[in-house]
Order: sequence, then structure tokens, then C-alpha cells
Amino acid sequence: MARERREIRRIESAAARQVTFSKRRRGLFKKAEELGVLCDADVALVVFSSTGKLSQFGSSSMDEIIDKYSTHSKNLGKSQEKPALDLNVEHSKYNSLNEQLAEASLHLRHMRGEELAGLSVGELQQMEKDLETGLQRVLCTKDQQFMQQISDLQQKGTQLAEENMRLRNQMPQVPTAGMMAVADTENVVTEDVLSSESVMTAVHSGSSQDNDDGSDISLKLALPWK
Amino acid sequence: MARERREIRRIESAAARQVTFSKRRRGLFKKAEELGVLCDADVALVVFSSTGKLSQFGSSSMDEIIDKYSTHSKNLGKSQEKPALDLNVEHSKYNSLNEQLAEASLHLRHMRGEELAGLSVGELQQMEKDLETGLQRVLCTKDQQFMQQISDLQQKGTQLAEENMRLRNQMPQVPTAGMMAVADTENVVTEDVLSSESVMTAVHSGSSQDNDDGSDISLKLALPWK
DNA sequence: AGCTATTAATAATC
DNA sequence: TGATTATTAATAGCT
Repeated sequence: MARERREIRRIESAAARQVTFSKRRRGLFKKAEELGVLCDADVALVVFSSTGKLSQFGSSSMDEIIDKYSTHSKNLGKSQEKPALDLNVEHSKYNSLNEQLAEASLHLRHMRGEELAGLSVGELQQMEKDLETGLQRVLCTKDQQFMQQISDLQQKGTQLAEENMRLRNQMPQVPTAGMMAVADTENVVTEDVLSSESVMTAVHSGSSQDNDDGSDISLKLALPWK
Repeated sequence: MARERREIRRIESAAARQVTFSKRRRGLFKKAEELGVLCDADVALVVFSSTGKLSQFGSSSMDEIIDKYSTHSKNLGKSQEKPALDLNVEHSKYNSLNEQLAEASLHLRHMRGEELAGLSVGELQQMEKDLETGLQRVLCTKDQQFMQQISDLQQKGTQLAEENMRLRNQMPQVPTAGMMAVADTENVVTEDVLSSESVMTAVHSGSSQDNDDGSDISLKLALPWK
């Protein structure tokens, strides 16, 4: 990469060696960093110059990467000086952890939609859409039922409140404290729980029939509550 | 250094990333070796691919260089004891942390709907499960809130019903048809909408009046919803 | 340290 | 994965 090709041999001249070291070291670190960034890799680089000077680079924490390395290399054969049983156990644990990490990484990539050779995007999307639609429908139904229950309850509450009012009005005397409290409660009930649906339009039939039916229905809904 | 300049950013496509990783890794290792030879330097290079695969290079013994590095770095702060056991403990901690971090990060991105290019059937299913779980939790929360609303309404309804009863009992005469209707309603109400909370005790006033009023009320309530 | 002439690395493509 | 090639990046030899 230069005016002239250079043989890959130890540079005898200390000065030239130093110069080349500086230049190439910079290039090497740059490359290391680029690899780490581009390929989402963990890179650890340690360089001791011939003068003993230390340079280092780690895409993340140096110690972390080195620890990881140690774990791997231990797993792959080398028996440490103090191959205590505990150590071996620890090693296998580390091994397991590492495997899990790799697996998790793979799993994550899949989740990210990467490395999906077999499936077509359209198929996947269709599947997702279908599932989502199904879930949405279930949700809607459930919500509607809840809404209905609430509506019914509200209706029931309003009905009872009005009934209370009527009873109170019919009762010339005997106003008790309990009644007062109830009155308050009624007001609260009247407040909208489902604002969107509480556009109650008051309509009255001039005549009064079918009362029983209406009340029966009301009763049915009300019963469940204690 | 190629057909086109490439931004130094994480390559999203796993396939492309893998290809680039292979090429650049080779280049990096070559450069590392050349630096070691040309400049008589000690070079240690450790690379973990995004899949967790380990690659390493050492101009001399890896462990030797790493030891040297450790010695150097020790001076600059951290005290690394010789007790391998402690180191191992540290390693496992590190690994565990890494795993958790990576997993959390992945899940987050996934939840956000990011990085979903393509998936295998198996992986898709898992994704769906995860998504469903998230949805389920949202649903549960929503349901709980609905339940709470219903519960509150039921309480109010019960309170009102009891008040009605009290009022009725206090009213010696003037028993109207409407009252009867209400009484029926109460009975029906006893059916469970929320079985857990439906312990309504049925109490009836002997008299029955106010039929007309009751019907009016029913109509009012019924109209709004439907 | 800068500056090029060259070589080496490599991104895109097959 | 490997080979090919057009380009870019790295860098050897000088100043």
C-alpha cells in the first residue's frame, strides 16, 4: 500500500520501525473499531510496542471482553493451574451462560426480522395481520361486553336513584339522614362512566305500559351486585 | 475501499453483516499479524462476532499478552487478584449482566416494532407469543379497571337499592304499583353479572304501587343506550 | 509531521 | 463461500 511493497519482516531500523508502528497501529485500531461498529462485534485489541509501551482498544469494556475470552478458551480445553472441582463447575456455568448469550443473540436477531431465509415477508405479514385481527376482535367483543355491563349498571343505578327520589317525594315526612346520604350517592352514579355513551335522551311514553317488562330486565341486570 | 464508500454504522442486514464481518475480520487479523512482525510488537486480538463466536489472534501466547495487559492495567487502578475463583465469580456476573442487557435491549426494540424484516415460522410464533403476552397484560389492566368501575357501580346500586328498601319500609301507606315493579326488578337483579360480588339479599316491601312512575323511569334509562 | 504514488483492502456483484 | 472488479483506504518512502 505504498510507493513500494514492503516485506513483512521485522524492521531492523528502530526509527523506521517506530514510524511504521505508529502508522500501522493507528490503522489497526481504526479497523478494529470499524469491525466492531459495522458488524456489531466485540473487539478487544492489546498492543505492546517493542519498547514495551501498551496500547489497547475495546469495542466495549476491555475487561469484559477479556473475561469473555477467558471463559471461552477455558471451555475449549486448557486446564488451568488450579483445576479445582469448583472451578470446573464454574467453567461449565460460564459455558452455559455463554451459550445462552449466543442463543439469546440469535433469538434477538430473529425477532428483529433478520436471518429469515425460509419465509416470505408477505407470508409473515399476513400471519401477523391475521393474529392481530383475531386479538383485536376478541378485545373489541370483551370491551363491548364490559361497556354493556357498565351501561346496564348505570341504567340500573339511575333507575334506582329515580325510584328513590320518587319514594322520597311520596314521603311527606320521615326524612332521615340515611336518605340524605343516598341522595349524594345518586348524584355520583349519574356521572358518566362512559361519557361517549351517556347521551341519555329522556323520552317518555305518554301512557304507561310494559312497565313490568322493563323493570324485569332492569332487575336481571341489577341482581348480580350485592 | 471499494465500489462505494460505506458508512461506519451497524449493518442492519444480518447477511451483509456476516459477509462484511468475515472479510474485515480477515483483514484485521492480517494487519495485526503484520504489525506484530514488522514492528516486533506483541499483539493480542480477540473478536466476538455478533453471534457470540470467538476469534483470536496473538503474536505470541494470548494468555501471556493478556497477563501482561492485566499487569499494566492493574497499575492504572483496578486491582485484579490472583484468586481465580473470584475472577470466575466476576466473570459469571459479567456474563449474566451482558445477557440480561442484550435480552432487554432486544425485547425493547422488538416491542417497538423495530427490526422486523423477516422471520422464520418458529421465531414468528415466539414473537407472536411475546406480543400477545404484552397485549394480555394491557388487557388485564384494562379489565381490572373495568371491573373496578363495575364494582363501584354495583356498590352504588346496592346502596341505592337498600335505601329504596328502607324508604319503602318507612312508608306505611301510599304503596304504588311502581314500587312493585321495583321489587321485581330487585329479584331479577339477584342473578350474577359478576358472580363474585352478587350477594344481593332480596328484600321486598309487601305493598306495590307507583307502577306508572316505574315505567317512565325505565323508558328514560333505556333510550340512551341501545 | 504532511504529501503522494502505490499497494492493499474491500463493497458490490455474480 | 469464493472469485472478480471497481473504488476507496492505508501507507511506504520522501520532505
